[in-house]
Amino acid sequence: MKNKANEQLSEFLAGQGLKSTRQRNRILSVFVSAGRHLSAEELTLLVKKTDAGIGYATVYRTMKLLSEAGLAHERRFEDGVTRFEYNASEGHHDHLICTRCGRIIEFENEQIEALQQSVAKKNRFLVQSHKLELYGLCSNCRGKRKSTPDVR
Amino acid sequence: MKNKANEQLSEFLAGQGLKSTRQRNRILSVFVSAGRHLSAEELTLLVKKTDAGIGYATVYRTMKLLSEAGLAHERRFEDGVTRFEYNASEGHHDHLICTRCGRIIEFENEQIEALQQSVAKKNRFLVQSHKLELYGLCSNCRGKRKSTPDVR
DNA sequence: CTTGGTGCAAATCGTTTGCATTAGC
DNA sequence: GCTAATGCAAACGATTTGCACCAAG
Repeated sequence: MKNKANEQLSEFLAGQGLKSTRQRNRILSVFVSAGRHLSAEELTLLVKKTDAGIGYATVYRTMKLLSEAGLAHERRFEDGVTRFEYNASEGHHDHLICTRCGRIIEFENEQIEALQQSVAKKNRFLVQSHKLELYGLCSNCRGKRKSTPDVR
Repeated sequence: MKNKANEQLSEFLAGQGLKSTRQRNRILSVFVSAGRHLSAEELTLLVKKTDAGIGYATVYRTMKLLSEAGLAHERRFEDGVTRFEYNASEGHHDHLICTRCGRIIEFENEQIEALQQSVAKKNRFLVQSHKLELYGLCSNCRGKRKSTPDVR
C-alpha cells in the first residue's frame, strides 16, 4: 500500500487539471518512505539516487504542490532552512528540537492549545495557525559533558 | 535618558576591547526609538535618513553585536526575514502575528510556559529556549470582508 | 497537438564576508 | 601607530524563475 499517498496525489492532480508525472510520483514516494522532516536538499539527494536527472527545481516545485495537496507541510525552524514533513494533516503537533544533535520530537498538548485560544481571545485575535517550538537538549544529549559546545 | 541603552553599549564595548563608533551609536539610537520588530532592511533605511553613508553590512554587524550585548533579540517569523526586537531581555514573551496587516502583539502566559516544561519533562528534554507564535487575524482585520484575500 | 512539466542555468533575496581605507584608543 | 570598524562590492546559501525542450492528456 505504498501507493496510498500517490493515489491521493493523482486524485489531486486530476482535479486540478494537472499532470501526473514520473518525477512527481518518484519524489512523493521517496518523501513518504524517508520518514519525515526532510530539507529540499536532503530530499533531492535521496531522489537523485534513484533518478539522477531530477533537479532541485523540480523538487521544490513538487513540494509546493504536495503542500497544496495537503500531503506535505512546510516547517521552518531556526536555522532558516525549510523542511518538509509528511502527513502532518492528521492532528496538529508541535516540536521539541535538540540543539545538540538536531533530533526532532513531536508532541501534542491540548491544554496548551486551549490556553493559546484564551490568550487569543483576550486580544480579540482569531488564530489561523500556530507554531510552538521548544529548543534544548534531548535525553541523549543532556547527559553528555560539553565536549563540543554548541555555543560558539 | 535616551542614552541609557547607549551607555549600556559603551560599557559592553569597553569590556570587550571593542570600539565605540558613530555608526554603532546611531544604529542603536534609531533602533531603540523606532519601537520594535525591525528587519535589517527597515532599520537600515531608517538609519540612512540620518546618516546616508551607513550600509547594510554595518547594520548587520552592529545588530549581531547588540544581540551579544543583550540589547537586541533576533526573531525569525514565517517569512524568513530576521527581525530585531529591543530589550526583549526583560521577561520572555511570545507573539500573535496578524497575517493580514502584519501587526505583532506580544504576550506572556505562565501557564503555557509551565505546560511546556511538563511536556519537556515527559520527553526527558531540557528546554533552553522556546518560540510560540500564533498566526491569524488581529481585532482590526477580523471584521473586514475578504476584499483582498491573503490566500493567493 | 496542446498545455503543463522538466532541467538547466541564471536570477533573486536576505545575509555575510574580503579587502582596502578610515578612525577609535 | 596599532587594531578594530567601515563601506563597498563580491560571495553566499536557499529558493525561484525564464526558457527551450519534452511528455502527459
